[in-house]
Amino acid sequence: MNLNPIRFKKMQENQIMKKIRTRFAPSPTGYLHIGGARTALFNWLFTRHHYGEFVLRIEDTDQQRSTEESTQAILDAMTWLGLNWDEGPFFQAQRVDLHREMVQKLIHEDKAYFCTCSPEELEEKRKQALATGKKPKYDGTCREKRLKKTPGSVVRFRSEQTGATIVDDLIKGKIVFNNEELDDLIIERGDGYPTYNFAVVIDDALMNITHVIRGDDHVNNTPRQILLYKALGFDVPHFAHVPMILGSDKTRLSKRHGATSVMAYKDMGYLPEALVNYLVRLGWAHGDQEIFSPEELINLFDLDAVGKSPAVFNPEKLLWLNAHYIKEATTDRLMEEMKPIWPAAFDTSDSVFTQKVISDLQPRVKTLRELPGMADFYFTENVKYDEQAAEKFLTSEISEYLKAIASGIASVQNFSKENIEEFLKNFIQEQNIKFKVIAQPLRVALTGKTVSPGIDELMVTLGKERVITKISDAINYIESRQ
RNA sequence: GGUCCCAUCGUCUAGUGGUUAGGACGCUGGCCUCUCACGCCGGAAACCGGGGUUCAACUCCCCGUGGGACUACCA
Repeated sequence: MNLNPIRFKKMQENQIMKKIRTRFAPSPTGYLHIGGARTALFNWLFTRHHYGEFVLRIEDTDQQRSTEESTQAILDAMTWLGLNWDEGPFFQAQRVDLHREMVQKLIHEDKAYFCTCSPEELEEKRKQALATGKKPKYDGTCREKRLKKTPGSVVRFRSEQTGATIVDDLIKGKIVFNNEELDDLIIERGDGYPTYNFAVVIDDALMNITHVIRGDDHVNNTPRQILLYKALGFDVPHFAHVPMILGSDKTRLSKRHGATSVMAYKDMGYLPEALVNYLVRLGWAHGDQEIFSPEELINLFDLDAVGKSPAVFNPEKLLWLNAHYIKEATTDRLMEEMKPIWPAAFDTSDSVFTQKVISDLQPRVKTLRELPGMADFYFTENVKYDEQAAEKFLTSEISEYLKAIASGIASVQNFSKENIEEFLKNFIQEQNIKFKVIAQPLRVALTGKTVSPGIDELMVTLGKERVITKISDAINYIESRQ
């Protein structure tokens, strides 16, 4: 990769100053979705751009909802997208001793306390507060009770109630929160597990994360987290909150807007570079440029160019990008990608032939999944004619031409595009007809359809034997219909 | 309800205190042509509203309006 001067400077800076460290911290409660993928991508690009270190941490403290399958699915999706990590995956659940230690520290310093309010009570109070138009925040019932630990009791953080906490966000700018808005959040649950807001702080601090890049939905958590950093005596990292990705109805992207799983796009025949390119342009731009290679992205990406407003997910543009990358891809690459997609009925063992099929169809498909449907005639002995197409083009008048072509083409030496063109040119001259007269009939004879790659391309790919057989089949078909 | 965030074509976005407000997807007219796709050329399409500040605001400020997020012993 060639280094531009700006990046060289950044590399030097990073060696002198504190090394940039970022993390992606998904919770394994499902597949990796589009929004998470973009967050991961931004983290990854930022880190690579700055020669930092990218940590993967699985936030599995919710024992009820976390699964190993989800963890694996997330890892697979990251790998598919090419987002490699330098450390991890770490599992938050395996670090609870650390978290509990920190809880003890806070209790010991009287910065946290035990609370015995039941979830039901709290829920009731919340409802009432909401009904009377008040803030539904914890009312501090147990704050000054100096309770001892009892079964099922939780630990709450004694949050600052005066003053303000400022989040100096790298994307959104300064955000001021009055501390009176914040309540005493639970840091350790009744089951002894830390809550998210506590565990992230501990882990990010202990893992020396310098830049927390995450979804917009966390901005309101940030002031409480900053207070926790301070209470624990940790350095507060930089925060960057990337705007949400919305569905077409401008609400948070979810299943009802269509596929949201990264791997679902793989299954639908998308190339990872298309998804990456699409995702990076949601909230980030570099002038008018639309197409970026990963190397370019690493060179160009930085947080200061990330926009503040949420973006609507547009499947059409993703599809366009996918078509672009399919067109650009080498046939070797596509051969690999197509392996799990080809129907069993297609004999794709002749790789030279299959490769030609792919290159014929490459500019005509938007997803890999569309390919088999367009390729059936290449792999099928007996062409199945589209009824209307046959009706219109496989007529008895055309039959004589087809016969002449079949016999004439047999003598074409070196069945190349040029020679086929030459033959067809001579043929229409001899017959004194326009190419149009025989083009569609030939196409239907060879493919069964009215839409296909060019006649010459088709013939080259199919090879002389198949071409003659298919034309003969068409002649027989015409005669059998009379 | 409260807190916080956001606001340029339908969508993703570029952009500057003075521009014919640019590009891309999609839509659309045409060219190419054996069909389709690709490609190429063209078109329609936007600065949320109201106040300021200023010689001048789409751009800066305020207020509305609209949208979104959060408001859990989820993350």
